[in-house]
Amino acid sequence: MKIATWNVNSVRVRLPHVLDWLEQHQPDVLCLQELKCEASGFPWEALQAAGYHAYVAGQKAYNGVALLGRCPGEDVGMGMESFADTQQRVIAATFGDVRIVSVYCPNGEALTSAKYAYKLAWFDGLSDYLRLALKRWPQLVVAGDYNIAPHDDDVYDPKAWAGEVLCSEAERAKFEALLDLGLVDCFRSLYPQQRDSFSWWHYRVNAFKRNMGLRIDHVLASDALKSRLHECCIDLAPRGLERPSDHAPVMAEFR
DNA sequence: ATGGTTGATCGTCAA
Repeated sequence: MKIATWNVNSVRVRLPHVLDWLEQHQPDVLCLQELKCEASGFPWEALQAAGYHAYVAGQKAYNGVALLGRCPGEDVGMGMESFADTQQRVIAATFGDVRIVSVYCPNGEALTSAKYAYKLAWFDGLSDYLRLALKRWPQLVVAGDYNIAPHDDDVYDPKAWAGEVLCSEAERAKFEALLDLGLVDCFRSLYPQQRDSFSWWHYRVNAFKRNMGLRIDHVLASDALKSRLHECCIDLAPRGLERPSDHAPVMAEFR
């Protein structure tokens, strides 16, 4: 079972990239983030024609998450009971024997911002949500844009980014707290020494060409799925296309 | 210190 995640930064602008990528890689489930449209503006027909069932939590202009499945998803849930939120950042569904959650975690903007306090509180809500989800669905995958680089090895210039948003100790502690629930970072568990592998690069200053990136998009799998984890890779190709998302897709395969 | 890039929307906000 191939499960992928991709922050597309507008699903309508990126639709051609998404369709090409689905055809090339044939994931069983693709988690999308930053749709930047309401459900009424979502490209339902094109994705259905590509062979995917879509489940969408959208809103006007900002945020928005979706799940695309080769097979229908069941028990679809939007948002988190543990955290009242006007922003659409979470959607979950069961595909076969695996519960899959697509998450778009808050960016935080800067440590002094009110959005940073919201981010930290939001992660506490996510922990509570996932603790309950793991009890109900031991085979759980949580994939998305976490807006956290868990370790200095996930940052192109750790000294420059030290203490900055996406890399601060408080944010990293929130990420660790997720792992402590019984989740594993698929990429890092397979490649514990890997450096210079990133999933996001700024649009500015030719950051992608210079590989000035951060690894902030992650596929987390529950301990019950860990033994089935076979591969996890970041596909750099879409980031090099014309008019790309600023994020690359990350895909994990379970057998 | 400033500005640089993109998307939604149409003067800014968000990333």
